[in-house]
Amino acid sequence: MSAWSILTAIREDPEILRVSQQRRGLDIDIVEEAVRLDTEWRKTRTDLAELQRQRNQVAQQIGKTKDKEKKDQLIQQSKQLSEKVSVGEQRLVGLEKTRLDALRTIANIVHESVPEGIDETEARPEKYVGKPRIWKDHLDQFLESAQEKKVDYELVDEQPKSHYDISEESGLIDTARAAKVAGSRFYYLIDDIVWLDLGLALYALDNITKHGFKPLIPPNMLNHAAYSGVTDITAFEDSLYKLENQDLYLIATSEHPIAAQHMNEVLEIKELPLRYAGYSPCYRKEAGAHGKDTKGIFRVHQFSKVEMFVFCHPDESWDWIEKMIAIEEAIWTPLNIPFRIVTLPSGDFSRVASKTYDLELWMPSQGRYREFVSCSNCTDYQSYRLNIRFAEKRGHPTKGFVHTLNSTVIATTRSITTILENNVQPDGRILIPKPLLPYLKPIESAPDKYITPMHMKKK
RNA sequence: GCCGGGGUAUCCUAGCCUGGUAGGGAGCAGGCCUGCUAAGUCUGUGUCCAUGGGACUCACGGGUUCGAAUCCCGUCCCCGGCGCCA
Repeated sequence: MSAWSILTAIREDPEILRVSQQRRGLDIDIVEEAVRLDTEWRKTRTDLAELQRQRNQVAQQIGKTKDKEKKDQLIQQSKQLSEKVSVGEQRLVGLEKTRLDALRTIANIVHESVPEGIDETEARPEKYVGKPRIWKDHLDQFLESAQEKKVDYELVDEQPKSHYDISEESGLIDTARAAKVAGSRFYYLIDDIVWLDLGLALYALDNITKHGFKPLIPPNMLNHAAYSGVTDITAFEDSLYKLENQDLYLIATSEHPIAAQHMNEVLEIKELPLRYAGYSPCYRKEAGAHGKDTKGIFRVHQFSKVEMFVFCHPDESWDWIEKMIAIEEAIWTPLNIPFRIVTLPSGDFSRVASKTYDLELWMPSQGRYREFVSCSNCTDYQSYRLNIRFAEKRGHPTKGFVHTLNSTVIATTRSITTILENNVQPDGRILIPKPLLPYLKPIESAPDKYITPMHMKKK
């Protein structure tokens, strides 16, 4: 009996998978294919075992037989059986691969609480926090996106500046020179912004470790075997940087090395849940995002991020996703930037996840909330692929696959964009969110209350 | 990068030269024994397919062979030494 939910569904109730695939807008026929391949694989497996049994029996007799003639006869028999076995083995290997490919093509089962829909406009708003400043020309689109929810807001007449304009004018972020030496979507962070970047990371790490998450700086590269366990193969071409002539990929998020660290391990029930707070650079090609968020540092090839990750007992993952989004709320609310929490619709989140909440922060210049945090329950999807199981004790029969969850805490550069836009003062200085100040205080050259544009600084 | 040593089940370890059911110990679980505990003793202890059982598993992948933990080739990882290095 397999405890992997997708295999269980294949054998007991494939309809679950058809519905789930349909809700995501993915291929449904693959389910039929997987059922067929699984049945055929099991039959082949059983037939082969019988042949192997016969061969082993004969091979053992050969060892015991002294009589020359009798022995030769047995060897002949064994030869024939061996040939049959090897044919069967080849067939099984082929079948095993196609079966597994089919199974792994099926996306994680969409949770029942996930709303229907294929794009981000169909995300279900769950909660609004803070009072966004809305430019009068953005009001209509804002009210539409709020979907009936009553949200407190402040109407402004003047068009808000984009983070790009603010960073250009302040001289604290240089994307032009970065483009010269590396290309678009790179940046130099300068002076006060460097401290803000580090302050954000420290604030995130400090708070998250208070919730029992163990801080972790992971490898920034993973090999193919580990990477194909944590995510979908198709993500490779689109988003990952690969090192030349080496079996190594730059990580797109610390979620990946954190998840992969327990690959092929059996965890003991008493050590669950395992909670990690990862801090790492993230590298993303952003292929397919041409034309989107091209200016500034909202969408870049490289950024730092603090991430939380949980390995837990399967019975507890649905509690954990609620706890994690609550932690997000507790971390973001004090930063005093308006945000909302949404549940992503069935067709608009990663196939690895069963359900995803996004925390979206207000971007005054765009007149809408944008994704800053993604919080997912991946149930047993990653743990099956990475073979991470749990047992009463190590070495005892396993009871199934653990569940994994992950959530952004703070992605630093993107977070800087919303701080710039929401906190810029009439004189051009940027108010630093209060909770970050203690982390900057010990540093002599760090700003103490406002981030100051270069031209306003005393030399 | 070079030389040497290694990778056996939850852990430790034997077996490898000389191919023929992977042995022992520890831990853990259960049974027996015991007034109780300890000791003793027996059984179990990974994965998969089936429910009479069977197959697979000695880092990974090939090869030789009727038969490979064992012999041959390749790869990865770990340890020690040398070299290089922030």
